[in-house]
Amino acid sequence: MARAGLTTDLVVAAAADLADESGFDNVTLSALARRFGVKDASLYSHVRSLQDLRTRVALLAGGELIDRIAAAVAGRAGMDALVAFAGAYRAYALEHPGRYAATQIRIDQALIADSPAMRRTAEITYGMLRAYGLGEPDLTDAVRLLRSTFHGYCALESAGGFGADRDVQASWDKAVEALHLALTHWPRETKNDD
Amino acid sequence: MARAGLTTDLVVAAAADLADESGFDNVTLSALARRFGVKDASLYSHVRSLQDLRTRVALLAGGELIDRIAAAVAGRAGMDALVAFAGAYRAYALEHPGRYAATQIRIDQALIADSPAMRRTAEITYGMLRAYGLGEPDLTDAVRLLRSTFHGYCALESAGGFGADRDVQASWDKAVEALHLALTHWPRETKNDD
DNA sequence: GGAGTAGCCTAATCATATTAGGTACCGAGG
DNA sequence: CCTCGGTACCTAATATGATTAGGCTACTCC
Repeated sequence: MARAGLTTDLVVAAAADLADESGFDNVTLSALARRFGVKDASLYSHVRSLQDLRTRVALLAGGELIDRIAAAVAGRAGMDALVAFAGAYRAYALEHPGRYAATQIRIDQALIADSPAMRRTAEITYGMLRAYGLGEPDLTDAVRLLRSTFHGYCALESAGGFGADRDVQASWDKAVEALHLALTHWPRETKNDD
Repeated sequence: MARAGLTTDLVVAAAADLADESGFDNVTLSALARRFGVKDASLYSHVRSLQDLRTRVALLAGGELIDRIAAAVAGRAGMDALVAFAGAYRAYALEHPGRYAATQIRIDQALIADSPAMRRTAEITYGMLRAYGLGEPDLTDAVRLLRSTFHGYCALESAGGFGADRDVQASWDKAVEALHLALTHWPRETKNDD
């Protein structure tokens, strides 16, 4: 019986593909084993547990996502950068629903902290906001607003939460524009705004 | 052996409580049966399936959420209403994480359509936005922006997604303020904005 | 070419969902 | 009071999936 030649990376990649095809919740060790023509138990040589597998997929997806965003944002600033950031974010979420869903799971904070993807994400996000001239704590508030809106929009959209006729892309563009506006006229901590 | 005296409503309510305590994903028929001191199979007299149970919890939570929001928004307008809406939304999400998580699941569109909660939610949301004087399609875009931000923020917050020191309530207040600002200076469809 | 290890397997256990069919308790009508 | 029907709950069985323990075998390296 020829071996499947599995490695941890292969298994995680296959799990990510499976997630995109069948939904992150349907990523099961059995399904994965079936896909490789292997027994369930064999996968335990490569991942510690289902939990471990999911965490690995989440980290993979997080890395891919920020790479896409970084590429899109490179060389841009201001609203240009914001639009590119938003576009790359949503495109990834729509192209890879399973991988994107993986990024939403609760992960051990320690694991996140030393993941390079996380650092990179913070760098790029704060870098993009530099053009708006915000200082702390407004900067953190703004980052939270952006993350929330992007994430919320993509989550609702891929859950079929937007029932109205209105074109979803058009609403997205408008939302990004509105966020740019909010960032431009940000209500600063110090009372003398503008 | 005394009967537990179950009904569908009791089972669903218990499932909602269980969700808040242990997480929506840990709502299992076995756990629920255990809580009632009953066998798993017995629950099938009251709910059709696990799927059915989850849908019922989702509808329950959706109804509770919009009731809270309606009460908070009543008699307010403009930014006042927006702040009240946002506050009630987030309070519910934080007080009832399991129920709130339930509202995020994919539900048969038909079921949603004729749920009174859904109609009520639309009414109240659009009503709240009336003060901003938006017309379609801006109104729909604005509703999508609000829903996305509120949902995204609560989802990230309860997933422990906000690592920075900055007070989470303060960021929320600022986000709501920023949204108010965006709504006030909304980039309208017609080109002559402002 | 022999030893070691990595990759895969069998077998077993446990939790959970779900179905089929049985039993017992409840209140209503005779 | 007693029986009758339905409802609430049960037992039993099947299936899927996670997980562990322990074994076999085919490459790899010396």
